[in-house]
Order: sequence, then C-alpha cells, then structure tokens
Amino acid sequence: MDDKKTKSKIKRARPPIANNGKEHFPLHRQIRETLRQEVLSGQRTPYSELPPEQELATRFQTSRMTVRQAINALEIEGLLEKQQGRRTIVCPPKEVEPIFALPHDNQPFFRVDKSITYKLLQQELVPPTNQVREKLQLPWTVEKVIVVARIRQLHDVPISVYYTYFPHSRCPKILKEDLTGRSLVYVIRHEYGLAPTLMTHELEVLSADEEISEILNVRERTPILKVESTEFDQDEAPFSFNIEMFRADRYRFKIMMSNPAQTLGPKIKIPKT
Amino acid sequence: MDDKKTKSKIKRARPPIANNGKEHFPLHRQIRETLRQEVLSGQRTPYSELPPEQELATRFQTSRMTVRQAINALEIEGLLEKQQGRRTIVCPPKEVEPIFALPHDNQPFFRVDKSITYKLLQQELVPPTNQVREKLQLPWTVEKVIVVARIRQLHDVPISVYYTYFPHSRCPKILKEDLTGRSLVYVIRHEYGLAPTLMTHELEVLSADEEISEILNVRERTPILKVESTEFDQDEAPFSFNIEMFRADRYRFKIMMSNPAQTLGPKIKIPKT
DNA sequence: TTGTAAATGTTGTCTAGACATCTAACGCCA
DNA sequence: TGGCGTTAGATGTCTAGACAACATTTACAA
Repeated sequence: MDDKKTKSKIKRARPPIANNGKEHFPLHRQIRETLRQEVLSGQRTPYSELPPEQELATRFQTSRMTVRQAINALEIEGLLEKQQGRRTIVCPPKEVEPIFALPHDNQPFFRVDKSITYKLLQQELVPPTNQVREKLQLPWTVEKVIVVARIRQLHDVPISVYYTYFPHSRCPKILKEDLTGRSLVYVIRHEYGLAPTLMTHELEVLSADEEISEILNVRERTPILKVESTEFDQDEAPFSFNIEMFRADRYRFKIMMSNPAQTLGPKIKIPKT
Repeated sequence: MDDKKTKSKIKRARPPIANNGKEHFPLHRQIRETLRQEVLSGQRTPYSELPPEQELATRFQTSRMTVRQAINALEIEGLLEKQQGRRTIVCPPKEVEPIFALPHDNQPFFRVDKSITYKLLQQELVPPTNQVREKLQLPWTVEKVIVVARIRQLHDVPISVYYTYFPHSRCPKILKEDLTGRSLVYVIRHEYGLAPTLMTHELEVLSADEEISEILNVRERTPILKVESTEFDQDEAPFSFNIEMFRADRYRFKIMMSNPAQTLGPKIKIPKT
C-alpha cells in the first residue's frame, strides 16, 4: 500500500489548548485501531512490511514511543510480528485446519501425514513429581516413572511440546522403543494393548515463559494452550498422564464426541463440518 | 514485605563506562524477574499492593518508564493487576476448580449451585450469519433463527458470554421461555427432548477486544477461550450451534469422556481426580 | 571471486520530565 | 451525622532524544 505522505486525521488526545468535549481516545489507541483496520481490511497483506516506526511517528505527528505502544499491543494480539533489526511484518491468519482433535471414538488423534514430525527431548526413568505421583495414583514405594518428552512439528515448525508419564511396570519396554516418526498413542494402543476406558482432559490458557518460548521457538508471552490428560483402564486405574503445551497463536483445536447412551443403535457416520 | 530502602543489586544493562562482558539482560527484564520472584516466592501475597512506580524506579535506580515496562509485562501475564488511580496489586492464583466441564456422559455440565447466575442479553429471531447458516445446515429458504445470548456469572462476576442459535422450527417456544437461573442445556434436554447423539467442539484462544472486554468486564487483551460447539441428532442433523467465550485468565476447563467401545460392560464410576 | 569490514537502516532500551485522569482521603459546612 | 468540594497520591499518556543491538547491504581488500 501507499506508505508515504498520507497525513492522518488522527484526533490528538490532548490538544494544545483546551478540550472538554471528551470523546477522544488516547493517541496510541487511535493509531492501534488505524493500523488494525489497515490489516483487517486487506490493505496490508500477510508478510508485508510496515513502514519504520519513525516514519509512522512522522505520519501520525507523534513520537516514536507512542507508535511503539500501538504496535506492541498489536503484536501481543498476534496481528503483527516484530524482530529487532528488521521491519515489522503482518502476521498470516491462523491455520483454520484444526491440528489436534479428539474424534468421535475418543481416541486422541493427530494429523497423520508426513508433514508431522517429532523431535525427542527425553526418554528415561525419573523420580516423579508430586503432580505425576498424584495423577498416576502411585504408591509411595514407587521411586521412578518413565517420561517421554517430544516436540511435535508441522513442516518442521514446532507446534507443541509434550511430556508423557507411565508407571514403569506397565510398559517397561517403552524406554527402548524407537519413537521416531510414530505417534506415542499408536505404540501404546497397538503394542501394549492399553486402550483407555475413561479419559480426562484439563485445559488451561497461559502465556509462554522463557523456557517454553525457547522450546517452541516463539516469543515470550505467546498464548499457550496447556492440556493435561489422564487415561484410565477398566479398573479405573490410571496408566498414563500427559502434559502437552500447544502454541495457541496459530492453531485451533477440535473435539468430536458421540453420546454412549445413543450409540447402541445403528452406527453413526461423522458429518463433515 | 519491607518496601523501603532495599537498594537492589540489579545489574545495569548499559553501564556508564564500558562493558563487553555481555551477560546482562535489559534492565526492565531484570526488574520483571525480580518482581516475579517476589510474588512467586510468597513475599508478596495476593491482593497486596506494590509500591508506587516512582518508588520502585528510585529503588532500582532507573526511570519510571522502565519500571512500567516490567510491570506491564507482568500484568499481561496475569500476575499483577493495575487500575488507574490505585496502586497495582498482586493477582490471586487461578481458580483450580474447573468451572466448565464435559463429564463422562458427554452432557455439557456447568457448576450447578446458586453461585452461578445468568444475565440475559438477547432472546429473539434474527437473520442468521453465514457461519450460523453453515453450521446449522440451513436451507436457503430459512430467513430467521432464534438466538439466545447470556452472560454466565459466578458470584455475580462474569466468567463467560455465550450465543446459542436454534432453527426456529425445532423449538419455537424458546422465544417465550423464562430462562432466568436455568441452564439452557437443561431446558432443551428436558422440555424438548433433544439430546445430541454427536457433538463437536472447536477451541480457539484469542485476546479480548473492546467489545468482549466490556461485556465480561475485563481489560482488553485478557486471554479468552472461545468454544464453538454444534449438536447433532440421530439423523445427523444439527439442532443447535453455540459460541461461548470464557475468560481464560482465571479458570480451568475439564473434559471427561468414556470410550463407547468399552462402556458396554459394567457401569463405570468416575474416579475423583 | 570471495571473504571481511564498514556503513546503513531498523527495532530495542532508557531517560527525565510534563501533564492528564482517576481514586481515595480529608476537611469543611450544613 | 451526612454531603460535597478539595487535595494528595497513584497510574496513564506523551515527548524528544540518545545510544545499543541486530540484520542487511555496500565497499573494499586479499
């Protein structure tokens, strides 16, 4: 778009003389909304560069710090992306394709094409934290659990990191499994015959701290969807506990479930939404 | 805690003379981490007041703007809460009790004690948006759908706002129902006998814009969990579409589900997690 | 030609202060 | 006692500029 000499008609928040007429928003807010509109209306396309902050400051007849305040807010919102030394660019829209799903048969599902890859972080015996001990209902005599930590990637870009904990007694050989390119769920189901009768999922939204942002290669404060799930067998005994942290700035999540009380009848096909 | 004269040992990011030793984080970052530690370690208790920004600036031997940069980041993170004219306070920890749940029988569930109340925003016939038309698979001849919009409150504090859309033909009397204090799900299930055979939920994390922040009475940019759900009957026909937006800064969400393939056996009790 | 150094352009950090706006406390008066 | 304007204290907005850190381009030298 035309980035030059389009002197704006932004209302000054605090006009030189006097103004008891209210009705004016702070300058940084007006700038923010102006820029937002430019992006949402399509005047600025994804990956296109914003003018330098100094130029925007001149155009809006304000100081650079005020422009920065507007831009920073839009960055947190996920509309813009900044990087020191380079110009600020417009973010692409969210992936509409739901990337993680619990389909109607309640088997956790993850897009299974070759574009999904895994990076192993950890696969060993560790002493359980209090949370893991509690979730897996471990007796006090148990001193170690198996932990498998992996990064899930789409086109080699990380979309989540997850930690899975098993009691050692249930699947001792997991430690030696080669998990490259295979869904952990698949291995558990098919090689150990462990299918959950009951699952619980707890969701929480948080913002990426230093550690997570480094692992997922995103900026700090990127919104994260944390999913804690526990799987139970027929005897109500938990056999795995998972913590997965998705970057929530780019992806949507989908859950499909059928009602057991009704599924005793004819089999149900899944309508395409 | 002792807020006075505790001169800090913060390393200056850009020392007066020269420093090629790297190893220093920006000043606002050091201040942020210092304050974060003070909160997380329990030195600062929930609802306690931070010292004024000017005082912190003096203690850290920096300017007020730099302190503000640190505090603003912690506010976005949900650790602090600011309000113009008052001192900044430490946020209470998140509600651990999951406030919204899909229990094992797949009936959406919401805490049913008297502490949950509703505020009606809208209950009328409207022309459907394209999204609603698509989700409800409405023929082109349908010109109006019923929309019910309500705010869900815990102890009279809003926790979510939701919009439910029905085809007019399915439950014509909804328009005249008194929904005060009653769960909409309850009415649909019991008075119209509509129970879903299949449900889909799509989750998305976003940050509160001006409209949402006003409805839910939170600051802009508060993290929001948006849940879009569709309910289908035995004939795979959708009979309701819902959009609910929860404030995600305070609450967790829980989903429990049993595996239909396994629940044909003896009845399952839900373990208390 | 290629590798490296310098220059340039951009965002990041920080300052010291001014004034606006909001809240709560104070104090006066009825 | 109760109501109300004033005042003090706190955060919000904004400026004009300086220097730092990083990415890219340019210029130069081997």
